[in-house]
Amino acid sequence: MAKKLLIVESPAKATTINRYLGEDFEVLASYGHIRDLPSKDGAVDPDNDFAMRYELSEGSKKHVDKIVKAARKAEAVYLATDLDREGEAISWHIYEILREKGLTDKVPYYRVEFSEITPRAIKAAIDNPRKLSMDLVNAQQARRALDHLVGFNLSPLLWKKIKTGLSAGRVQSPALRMIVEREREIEAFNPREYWSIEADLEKEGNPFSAKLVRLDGDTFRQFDIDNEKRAHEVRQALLGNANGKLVANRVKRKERKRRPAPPFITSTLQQDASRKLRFSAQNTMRTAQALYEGVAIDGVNQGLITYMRTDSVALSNDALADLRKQIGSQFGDRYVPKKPNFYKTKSKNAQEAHEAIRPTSAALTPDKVRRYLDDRQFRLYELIWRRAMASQMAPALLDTVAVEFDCGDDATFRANGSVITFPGFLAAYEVSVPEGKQEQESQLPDINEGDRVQLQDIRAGQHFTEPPPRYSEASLVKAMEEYGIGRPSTYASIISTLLRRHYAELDRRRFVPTDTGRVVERFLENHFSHYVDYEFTAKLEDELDAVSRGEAEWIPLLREFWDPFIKKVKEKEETVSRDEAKNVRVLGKDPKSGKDVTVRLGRYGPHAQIGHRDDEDKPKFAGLRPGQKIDTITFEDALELFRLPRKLGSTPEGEAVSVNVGRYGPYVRYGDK
DNA sequence: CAGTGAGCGAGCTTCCGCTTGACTT
Repeated sequence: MAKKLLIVESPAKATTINRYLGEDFEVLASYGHIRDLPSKDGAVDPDNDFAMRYELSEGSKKHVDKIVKAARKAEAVYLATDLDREGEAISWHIYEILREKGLTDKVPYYRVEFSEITPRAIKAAIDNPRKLSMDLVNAQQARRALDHLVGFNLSPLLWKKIKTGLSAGRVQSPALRMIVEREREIEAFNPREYWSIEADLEKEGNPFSAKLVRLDGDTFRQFDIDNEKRAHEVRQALLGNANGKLVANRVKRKERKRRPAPPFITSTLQQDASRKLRFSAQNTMRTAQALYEGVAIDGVNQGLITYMRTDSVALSNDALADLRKQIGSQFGDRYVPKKPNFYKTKSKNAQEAHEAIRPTSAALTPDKVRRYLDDRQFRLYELIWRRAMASQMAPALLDTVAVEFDCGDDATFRANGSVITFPGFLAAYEVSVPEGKQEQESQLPDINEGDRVQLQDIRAGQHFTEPPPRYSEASLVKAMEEYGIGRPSTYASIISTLLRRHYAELDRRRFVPTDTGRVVERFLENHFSHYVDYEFTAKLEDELDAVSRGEAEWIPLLREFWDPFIKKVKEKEETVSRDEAKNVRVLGKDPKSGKDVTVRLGRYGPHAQIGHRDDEDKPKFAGLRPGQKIDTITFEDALELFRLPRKLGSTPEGEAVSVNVGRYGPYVRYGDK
């Protein structure tokens, strides 16, 4: 009996949908893209209208074979890949392969789309099929071709001018740039001194503190006191004015609402898992994948979360009802808002092919599934479950109070406090404090206008402004998402590319650019600024959108990019010397030989050099020590490197003994050992 | 481990975005 064939991208999704559709359907997975450009030059031919030579992807053959076989006997074929640009292209590739085999004439082909996996949504999709959108497919092809052309023309230029094996690309290069630019900011940063003044107060045995907010009749600003002497004077004057007591002159009370955050998408999940669980982006994705694919619960395999690679904060109506029901029964009706909370997707270039990340069933509380999960899975599931629950709960209510204490006529202290009167969503989910900010609102004793409080002391605290922090995996993903660089499925792999190329290293979970990374970044920024610009992807996305709406053609779009791009590549190949590309720094003249002392990036890493390779004598070399950087090493430190190798003496047999520093640290050698 | 860095120059490297692989014994 002939069946209808329905094709999706993910096998876990195929299993679920198969259950919903029953006997009439066979549901197969493509396992993502099935054809791609090979990793070779010439896969895109700019001289022939950017003709693209696709090849079956490694490992796709068995999946394609299965699809072909099923298509031969199917009575209809439904292409149900994701509803975004990439998904449309996958459907088209499947169609093309089946067309080449002569399988598209006999039975109808339908393109169907749904953004939530529920029986209702899938049935509705099947009842309302559409045609393949070649405009959307062509937008994808333009994206694909451009990425290939950028990567496979810039990378070889780097091999020629800097070092073999390096890489550049539309996405990895701006990401590298963020890391390098941040490091430069940190190096250029001059800390500024400032002082804070705080009063330690007490009311009926309850201590609290208040900050100085007004001094000399004016708002007290961060840098108003910038030295110890002045801080001391101010403190003495205030102590004198107060005389051991302060009076609460003004008390302002306010009720504040605090709203929950939207449910997770890929980027926010990676950020929160990094902050709260200290998971790497890769670890988070691997663990989420396991939760998505499901675990055996009482003998039945069950997916625990929805799809984890998504850029949409939207929840299906079924999910909203499910969460609200669970919130009501677990926390009580007060915690269920009158209407569901709605969130807007704010990330640039979002394609919203999937729902937000949420538990497939809110009733599966973390406690209930704990014994089926390993520790990492449990902690990630709990995070996802709590965040999704919280996103549909009522706001938290806080009573805030601000009390001002005048100290003499010209100065004022202020104490802030807040009390949670109704926890709302906080009952399910703790909000983490963003980087660099400190939460300092605490509880205050009950204070009313006119109350006198004891002054214990006034403290002057010295502070220095701090440079911006280096990027963590979490903050880098956040920044990439803000610029629209990279996609949910690639954030984690971009990070591993930067590490694999040794463009950056992780030091205490923060990215530090290497010399290689800095040299590559500088080369690209100096000579290809347009293509590594943060705005490049954003502009490209606008143009691709126009293509997908049928308002622009993809080939002219590529032509407009390609002609100036390849011209620039050719030009730079001629005009930029290797020395310039490698960022050779001349530090000074060697006092002994009078030759130039330089630092540069060599084949085996950064090194210092006396003399030039065109000199009659071979130049002398010395590798930089760990921690020394091409951009920052001083002349003196570089000369110091040449004090080794040093002869210590000779062995009784007359062999020379010397000491040197090699790749693996200092060592002593004698003779040829 | 190996303690280099020129020169000769073959053959190699490289993009982004979708999705999970698992042979035998």
